[in-house]
Amino acid sequence: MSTLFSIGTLSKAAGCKVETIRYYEKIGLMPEPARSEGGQRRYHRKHRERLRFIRHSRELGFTLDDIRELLAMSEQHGHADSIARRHRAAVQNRIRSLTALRDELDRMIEECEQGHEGECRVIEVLSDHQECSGDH
Amino acid sequence: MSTLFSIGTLSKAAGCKVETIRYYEKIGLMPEPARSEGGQRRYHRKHRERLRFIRHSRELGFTLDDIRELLAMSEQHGHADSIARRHRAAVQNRIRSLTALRDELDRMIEECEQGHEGECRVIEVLSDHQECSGDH
DNA sequence: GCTTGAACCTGTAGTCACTATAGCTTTTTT
DNA sequence: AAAAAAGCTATAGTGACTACAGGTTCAAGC
Repeated sequence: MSTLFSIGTLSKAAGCKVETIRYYEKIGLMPEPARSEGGQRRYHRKHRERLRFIRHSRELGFTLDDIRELLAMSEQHGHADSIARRHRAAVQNRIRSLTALRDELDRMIEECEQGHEGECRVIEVLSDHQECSGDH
Repeated sequence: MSTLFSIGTLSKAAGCKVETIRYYEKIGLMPEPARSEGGQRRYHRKHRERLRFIRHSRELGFTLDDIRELLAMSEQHGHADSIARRHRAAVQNRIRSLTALRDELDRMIEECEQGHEGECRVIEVLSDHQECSGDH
């Protein structure tokens, strides 16, 4: 009848380490669960859902403070999509500059293949990059 | 005639904090510069280039250890193109996962908009995701 | 030439989001 | 019942900075 499970089981269900769960509890992101006779943590479905939400959000790059805010908003039906939008913009910027860098590297590699005697000047090219595309 | 400049000038030229430069020096990522009579750091162009390279690479998500390796290998002549190639592969990977992330955020935002009565489902989307698409 | 005040110095401590370790107790399995 | 696995707390360490305290040096204005 009991649907309770241990911290190890929860950690597997959410794909994170046991220590991380205890850490989330310590900083108040996860609620304090029930305890067994001997003092071990006992969780149920709600904990698992919450933890999965936290972990997935972390994977998407939200900070713990973002997540705290998201969780708070979800409790009062505010609109949480502004955070997602903000995050999306940051991701897009990063993609843009990585793409520029990749193209730059392609150019370098090609130059190397043409047998330019000597080195490719990785540092110069990469440090110049900021000046020519400069969107930081 | 002197092309030397202070740590504050360097920090502005590279877009980072003064403390960060001293930190890089401490961990051996930036070389110890010359000093003024009174003991203040005096840099020149080469330092600026190197620091810009480091900062730009950091912005793109490379670790200081990655950067250390890149810098070290770029100093041994001849191997530069293999570094570039390896680096390119890493950049491509990062682009791939960021693109996936962006698409997912788009999906989230869109689903948010569909719940037009101010009802945002970001939270549901985030906690459900792992179960339905689960590729982490 | 003197006096401000901004910029610099060293060293240490704090931040975020964990992760690892030590030394113990509880639970599960054999 | 014994052994192994998993749990407990508390503390320290990680990476990549960032902030602070308390002092020194430098450039500019008078």
